[in-house]
Amino acid sequence: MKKRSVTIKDVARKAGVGVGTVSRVINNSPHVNQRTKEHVLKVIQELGYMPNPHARRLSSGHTKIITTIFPQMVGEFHQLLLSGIDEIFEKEGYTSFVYPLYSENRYKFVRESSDFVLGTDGVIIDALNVDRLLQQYIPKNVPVVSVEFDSEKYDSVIIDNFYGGMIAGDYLSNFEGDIYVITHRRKSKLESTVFEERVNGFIESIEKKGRTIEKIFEIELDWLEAFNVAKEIFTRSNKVIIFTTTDYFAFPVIEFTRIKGLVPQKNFHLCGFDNLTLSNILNITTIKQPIVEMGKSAGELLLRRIKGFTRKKQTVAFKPEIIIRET
Amino acid sequence: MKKRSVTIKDVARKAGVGVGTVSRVINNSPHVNQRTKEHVLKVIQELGYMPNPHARRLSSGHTKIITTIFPQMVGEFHQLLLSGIDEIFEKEGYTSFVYPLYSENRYKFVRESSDFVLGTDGVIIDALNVDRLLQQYIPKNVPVVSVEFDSEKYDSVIIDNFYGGMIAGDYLSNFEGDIYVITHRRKSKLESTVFEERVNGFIESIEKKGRTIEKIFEIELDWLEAFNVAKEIFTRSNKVIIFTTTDYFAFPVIEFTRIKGLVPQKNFHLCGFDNLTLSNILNITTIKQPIVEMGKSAGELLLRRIKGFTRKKQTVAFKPEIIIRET
DNA sequence: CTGAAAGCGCTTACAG
DNA sequence: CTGAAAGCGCTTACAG
Repeated sequence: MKKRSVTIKDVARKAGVGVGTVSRVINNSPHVNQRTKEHVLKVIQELGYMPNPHARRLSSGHTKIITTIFPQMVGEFHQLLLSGIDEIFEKEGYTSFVYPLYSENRYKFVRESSDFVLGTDGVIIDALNVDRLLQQYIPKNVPVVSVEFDSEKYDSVIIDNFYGGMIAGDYLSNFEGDIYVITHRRKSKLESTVFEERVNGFIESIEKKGRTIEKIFEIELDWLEAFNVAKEIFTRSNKVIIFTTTDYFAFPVIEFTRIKGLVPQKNFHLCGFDNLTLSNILNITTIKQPIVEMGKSAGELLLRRIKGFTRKKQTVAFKPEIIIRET
Repeated sequence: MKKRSVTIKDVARKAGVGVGTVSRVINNSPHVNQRTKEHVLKVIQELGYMPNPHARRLSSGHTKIITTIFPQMVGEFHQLLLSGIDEIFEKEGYTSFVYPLYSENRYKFVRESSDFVLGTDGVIIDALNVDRLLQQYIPKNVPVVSVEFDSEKYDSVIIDNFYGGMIAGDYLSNFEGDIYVITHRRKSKLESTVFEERVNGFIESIEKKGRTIEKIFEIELDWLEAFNVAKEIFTRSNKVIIFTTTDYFAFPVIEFTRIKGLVPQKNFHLCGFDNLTLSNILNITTIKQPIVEMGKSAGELLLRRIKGFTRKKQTVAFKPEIIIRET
């Protein structure tokens, strides 16, 4: 049905050369006479020739594209991670697509369609239980790297979330007040366990200091719910210490305190996690992860696999640090 | 270098059938004997066979994948738009990749690499001057649909931003005070002109009412900058009316008023644009766009093109509406 | 229902 | 530097 598009053969014929030569020209091979090159290029222009990427990929064996799989597409974390990945891959002539898993159908697609993973040179998967996600079939020739989850099979780049929780605990236990935690409970076994690890590190630190936690709130990744939890917390205690396992939960807390005229250091202490831009603006103490660095590291691991270096599974771990600000 | 993976031939040989039969099995053709089908499936299992997507695409001519190009990957707008698109395409067995253009390099890649656009069955491009973006080469067999920009060449789905600005003006001109606008100035000709249209509609309405605009601030998409503008505005006037061409700018304004104890309706009036979740939570009056509907509409247009219905360029326009809340 | 074969449009040794 | 040809791994009429 599609109207036949112009192929390498058409170009070769019109230019009076072999298809091999045309191929060398479009691939920028150095072994082509400058004159013939220019001539071929002109014919390509005239004909409006564009190489068929599928044919190209079938015979060359690569796509020069990688795919990154994220659980969501909201927030700046992913863009930062991606720019780290870009930094490594762009100089190799690669670029990357993103495939966000915000719906059931998208999960299903990844799990069931082998084309998906195989249609690209490599995959970076963020914050998901990769081993479970890909257990159905094992992509053989397509390398994958896991970020924010320590895979059993694949190279992984992780952040020490337990440690992050600990340093949050070390900081907050300096102060007096009732200690609360606001965190997210994962809904599926496919989600990674970062939030749990952060909470566990926090608990460990708090217990070491001989303090106790008043209550742990487990909620959805939802602003309003966090806001309501803040309301409840400040009703229960008037000297409050809060650890939120992500800055997203810290924002509504701050929002609530401002509405009520509560002041940091005096009425409450707060430590978030992620160091998002907004945390900086709102002056919230938080735990910072080197996101771009993590992206670069993931990119390097994947690139090495793509280039065929085989060695055993490797995991790179980063340490978070605390950024102490107004709260 | 890559270790040879198992192909359709290996399966055919081991199963004692022709490759055609294997092909029919993996493509779920109804014209296969149930018994042979099961047998082939078993062999596929044993061998761990996975069809090569490139070969498949080369001979079938389609990928069952579309790509969506967004200027950024931050915020909820894109995820909503995408879920509208998904709704149309998923029932046809398609899924979509996203390619965010947050960096110079990514712009370059789209403009220069034909593989990119051709490697997929269709393209939806959001909030970009498509005609300029793709002027270098015209994708012949790959349909494209433009969203939030009325293309001269391609099917487009747009929102009437001028009208949106007008109804914001109609609303805000009910009140007394000095009128200010906070908007974004596009940096490149590739960006779409939505913000300008919103401002123009607003101006038209305001002038019709015989009012004047005190000042129009053109800033980056930056929270802090908007915050500082808010500070300046409230220094200049004590009865303030603000139209922000996106809710992102409304948030810091609200933040500022809360810090200063300024109250809506009394000290100021504010109307944003986009109706993001946060606007709902912060109770901000804003202009709402039917984002999911727009995504569905874009999906339908693209699907028709992919299926080969040819007709002349079509543009679907949606009307925004005002959501009046506390401000 | 099924097999043999042509064809999809490239890349890449190979021989010159 | 360049052309002819094999090969990449599928799909799809075609003939049975």
